[in-house]
Amino acid sequence: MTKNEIAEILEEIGVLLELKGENPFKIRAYGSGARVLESLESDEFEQLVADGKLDSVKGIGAALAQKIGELHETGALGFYDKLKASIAPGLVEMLEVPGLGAKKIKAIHEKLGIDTMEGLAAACVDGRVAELSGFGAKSAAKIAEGIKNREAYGKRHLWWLANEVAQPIVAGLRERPEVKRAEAAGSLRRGMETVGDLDFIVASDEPAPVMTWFCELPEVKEVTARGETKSSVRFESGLQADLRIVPPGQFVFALHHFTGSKDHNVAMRQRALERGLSLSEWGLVPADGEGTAKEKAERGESKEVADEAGLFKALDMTFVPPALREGLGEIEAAEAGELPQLIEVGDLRGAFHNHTTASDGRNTLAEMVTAAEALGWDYLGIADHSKASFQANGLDEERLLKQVEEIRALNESGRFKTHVFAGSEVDILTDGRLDFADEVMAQLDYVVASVHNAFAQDEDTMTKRIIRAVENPQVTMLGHATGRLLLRREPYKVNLAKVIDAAIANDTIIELNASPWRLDLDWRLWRKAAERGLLCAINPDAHECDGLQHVRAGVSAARKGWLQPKHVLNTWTLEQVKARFS
DNA sequence: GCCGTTTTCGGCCCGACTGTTTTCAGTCG
Repeated sequence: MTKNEIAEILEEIGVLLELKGENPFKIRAYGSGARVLESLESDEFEQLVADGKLDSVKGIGAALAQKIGELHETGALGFYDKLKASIAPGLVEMLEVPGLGAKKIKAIHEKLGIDTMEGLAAACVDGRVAELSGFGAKSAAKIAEGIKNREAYGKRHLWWLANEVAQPIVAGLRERPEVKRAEAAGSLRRGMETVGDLDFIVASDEPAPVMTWFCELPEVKEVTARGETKSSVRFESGLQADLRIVPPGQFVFALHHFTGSKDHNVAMRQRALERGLSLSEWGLVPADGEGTAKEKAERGESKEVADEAGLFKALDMTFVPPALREGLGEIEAAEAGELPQLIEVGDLRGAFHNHTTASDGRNTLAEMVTAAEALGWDYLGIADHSKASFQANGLDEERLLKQVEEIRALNESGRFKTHVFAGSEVDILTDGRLDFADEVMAQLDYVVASVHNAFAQDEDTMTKRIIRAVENPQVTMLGHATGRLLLRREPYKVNLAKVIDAAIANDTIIELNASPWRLDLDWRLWRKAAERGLLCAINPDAHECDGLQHVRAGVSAARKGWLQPKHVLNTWTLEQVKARFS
């Protein structure tokens, strides 16, 4: 069993233990164990298992190491099977209903004997739920509504689309006279590829009108909670948004707290406690003394900080960019002053892997170059599909070579400041051969090799297929390494550790496909791969002019992968890229 | 279940809001 499959099971065990009413810290241990596992590279993981040293990894102790080992070796775990058999799947499903947690589900199950969603819906209607102690008519109605909408409510949302909703709201908040500062926090601010909901943090001494403005936004479908300092609303799309309004002096602490991640916050609080301080959204206050953190903050006992850099400094750390706050070593690096200077959108001088109307793009070559020039880019790579992608109107040799001529002529015409590289997104055929002969590809500036069919191949076949392409000297870079479509399609089965090894050995680039639906190769793999010498290209995979903007999503993911400008081909100068491609 | 150089036991981050309660448990982040 692979490490990611094992991580999923650990995650599930955590959920099942929750429904059993287990110790919350034990539950957390399974969840964080799963995340630690996901962050390990496959070969590193294999080595640790082989050496019996899994428990040397922080967050994995003897018990988890034993269970992981068993799953890895046998593909099964008695403890997990028994646990799973003891809990009806309907109870697990109920956790998706807003307002229902483990304790309430347990009560519903034990007192009413209900273990399916249908049974629960019926009991909400006929009044049985409302009669339970701790429940009432309102809870029953809320649960019934939640069941009806659980598909829309439960799902996550693409970072890109959530950001498009969030930014106008931040701008609107900042325009209000009562608002001193406003930011979107949460996983959106950390740049996670998908987000569950939006979190807005506002500094104001006069919260009431701001709260009213927010709850009455035209796109709000439902106000699910409304208090003096916090409200929650739900939009038509099912996306939920929280607004928290705090006094200006507490803004930085609230922003940090609600940016998370949970793992990062836990580590930060522990760090504060080691210094005799208590960190919360209210402030950084002495751990001892009378009252709650909130009361201490209100008495003015909190350290004062102007911005998040000041907060980190108070804990003897350098500023940790939100992208890195995942509890994956950023605390230690910030303490040692060893955080990387992360890549920024402004570092990009161009991008590769873009399409035109010659294959399945919506804009012509000239229109795409115009758009690139408007972005101030020094170069733009065109890589239309090859003939095997007939569904995408892929180019055959004749059309390809004609396009190359067209590009060369455009460069010579001096019409654009932006230089155009002539490339192709060449299909990797099912056996790893490429869709064009070497002598055809040799006439191009560069080649992106991508898999577009036979996704169902077994891992070994797919891995060999991709490695064969990566080893081809004509291949400049590997396109969307796993073929995943976020929230829509699972990645195909491939041993990425072996692919990364082959790419490093053959000096082949792997792209970070910046399409918000792909973000592939995943950010979790980049840190170690780049440290080992893998070069990245942030490729928008644009199918229209606006698509070039997707590099922003790519940079956001690259930052989460600790990438610096030097790790990314598109930060190179035109001359450097030309030299690389020659 | 994890962790640790004041600890191998006893901690483990902290607060807002809701709905059901008459002081708080559950949920959520």
